[in-house]
Amino acid sequence: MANRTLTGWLLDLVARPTSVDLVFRTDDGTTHALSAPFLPSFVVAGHDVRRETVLAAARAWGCRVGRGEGIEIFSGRAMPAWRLRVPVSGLFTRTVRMAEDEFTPEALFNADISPEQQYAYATGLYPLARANVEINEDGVVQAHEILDDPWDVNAPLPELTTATLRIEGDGHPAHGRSRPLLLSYDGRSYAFEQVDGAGLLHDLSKRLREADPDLLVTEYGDDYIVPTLLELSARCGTLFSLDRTLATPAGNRVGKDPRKPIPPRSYMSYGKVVYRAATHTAFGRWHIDARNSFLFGDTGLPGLIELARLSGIPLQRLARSSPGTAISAMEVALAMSRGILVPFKKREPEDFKTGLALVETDKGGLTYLPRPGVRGNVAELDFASMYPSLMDRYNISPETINCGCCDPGQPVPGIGAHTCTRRRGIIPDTLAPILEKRRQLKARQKSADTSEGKEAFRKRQTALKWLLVVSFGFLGYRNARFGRIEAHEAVTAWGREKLLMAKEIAERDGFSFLHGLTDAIWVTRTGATETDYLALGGTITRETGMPIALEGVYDWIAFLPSKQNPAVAVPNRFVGAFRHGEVKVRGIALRRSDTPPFVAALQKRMVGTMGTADSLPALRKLRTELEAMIEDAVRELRGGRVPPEALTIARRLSKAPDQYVANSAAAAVTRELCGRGVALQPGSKIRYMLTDDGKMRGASKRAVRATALPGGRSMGFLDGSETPDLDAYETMVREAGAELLWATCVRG
DNA sequence: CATTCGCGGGG
DNA sequence: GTGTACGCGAATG
Repeated sequence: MANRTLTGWLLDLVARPTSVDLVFRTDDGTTHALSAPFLPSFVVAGHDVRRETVLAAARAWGCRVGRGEGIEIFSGRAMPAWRLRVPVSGLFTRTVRMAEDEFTPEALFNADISPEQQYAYATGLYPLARANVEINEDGVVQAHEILDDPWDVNAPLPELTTATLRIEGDGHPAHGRSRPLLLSYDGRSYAFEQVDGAGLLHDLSKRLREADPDLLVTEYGDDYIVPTLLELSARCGTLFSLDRTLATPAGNRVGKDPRKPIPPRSYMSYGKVVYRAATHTAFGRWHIDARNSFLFGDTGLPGLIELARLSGIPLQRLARSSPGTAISAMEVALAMSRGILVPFKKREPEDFKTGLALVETDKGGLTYLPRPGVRGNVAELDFASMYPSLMDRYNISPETINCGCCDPGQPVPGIGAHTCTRRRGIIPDTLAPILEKRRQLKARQKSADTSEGKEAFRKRQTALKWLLVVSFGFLGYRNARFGRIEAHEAVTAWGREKLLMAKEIAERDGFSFLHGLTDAIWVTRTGATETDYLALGGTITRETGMPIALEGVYDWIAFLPSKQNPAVAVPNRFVGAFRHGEVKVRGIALRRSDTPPFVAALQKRMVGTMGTADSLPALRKLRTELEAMIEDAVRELRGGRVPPEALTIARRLSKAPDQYVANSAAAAVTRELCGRGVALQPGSKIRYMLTDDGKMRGASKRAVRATALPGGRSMGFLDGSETPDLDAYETMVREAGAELLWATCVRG
């Protein structure tokens, strides 16, 4: 049998001992299991690394050695380098660890990049790439040709089928009583009762084969459904697998997923603790746990595909990673394509700084304190993607900040640092095409003629937005691969400079500056029209070189007072009505995820009513109407007409159950759930209701009861006899109402 | 009053 | 295989 060529898309890559398995979808809709010989490698480099040592070590570890050069990122200069290719993929991590001891971590490069990504970067065969692949009679790839470009906004994608698997009802299945399993596809649903183990597995497997989805989306699949099914399978001896039967030249076979589950863990991300359940991936199809995937929840399949294509990270792993992993992978890929050696472990110490310099540079974004009060005819102007745009425009990167080659270079305002004017940095060169592609996707989102089309473009541009957002925080993290605190500080220094310039330009042109926050300003001028504000935006864009856009003109905006000190406002607490009635709110109860839905709903109704006021006098006239809305809500609550699920409070635990010091409601609920055998980790989410059964017993402390996650109709362990603490809820309702009512009774 | 704890952000 | 920093506000003790 001769070689043949397949045309289609690469759906997945999975490392095997001496190869990478490729899951490939041809244009006729068949999914093939192909294989490409591949061994991962890493680099040992440095002027003081001795050739004999490398050769001896490589011999001892069974590695093939290639001699070459690599570019040291900070100096930009070439240095002697040796590539060590491990004999078996599975030995990669272990060999790197031995090399760390032998050569020091500083001498290792490109050493923590997964075999799948190494293959993708070496071949251009990224996940979801469209390609021709030439295979021999054993399905081994002989040659390939990439047919598209990940930066192409219009690149064609395969038709993909989806099925969903979840437990009936809402909420974490472990936080309540047992409920049936539901498999849905092609608009139909099938329920499976969890009584007869073998029968359940048999029926479910049959339906899954019939559905044969490319993508299986579960809710709590990683954390609950799949491990429960696997335990059941082990107990009753009936095989169960999420894996798929694929076409191979030798006949169809079920590919077994060689990936081991990554154990569960809790970690800090963006100031909060996140819990990641153990991963259960599939071979031949994708399994995504919607509840264990930040990116899927926010950007869906289109967003995941967008990022998989750009970063080279296989889709199932990407689904379980943060945007930081994706942007880091893109930086790594760009560095490698330029021959730059990627540092193995972070080790750049921060430059020495005096105490004074630290105070001056460590300021972050510029924040003003608006005067509390209500103002009419106010414009908000926002710099677009300010921090990533600054990194791009001023070439801010770990290797370009305070470079040794430029004197003076491009000075950074106010912090005595400079950036390189000769060599573009890895970070700005990673960000520039993302900024450009996001602009294109946003334009397509606007011009798309169907709501489905708009939604797909929205999800894709949102995925890119996340890359841009985290790219900044990433710079400031001292252990990030391309992080350097001086670069982070240069970004905020430029940000303060630009915001200050915007303020001064506005004031020069006769506007009053009311408020400024990192990348946004609020200004007003008596009698100014939208045209005047647009002109101001044009002037600021021209004079700062940074695009600023008119977010909108508020008919009125209330800067709300601090509850701790009513004489001052809080930078990010306001309510404002744009022309056409749309209301923008920040910092009030309805924006918080731990506000009971009933309380948030009252604020939403009030805000909707306030949006009908197109002037300050009109707003003040609404006062009695708004007061009546609050009283209605209290009556509804007191009348027992509020369903309990509307009174639940959601929280994310920041620590392990036994670490709680204060006896907070959340701590009490945590104890209750642990007592019921629910495993809670830092980052686990809980939901509870304030009840009055404590009061019956005369206890002074507030009583609470756990409910199911994440709300909705299922009430977990509640049996219906519990009654909400109406006093506590009435207080919350009145305070939430008063927060907004304030805007109708003050003057600017 | 001090301390503990969790949220927001972007759109 | 992640990734800022920090202020606000509610509740506890």
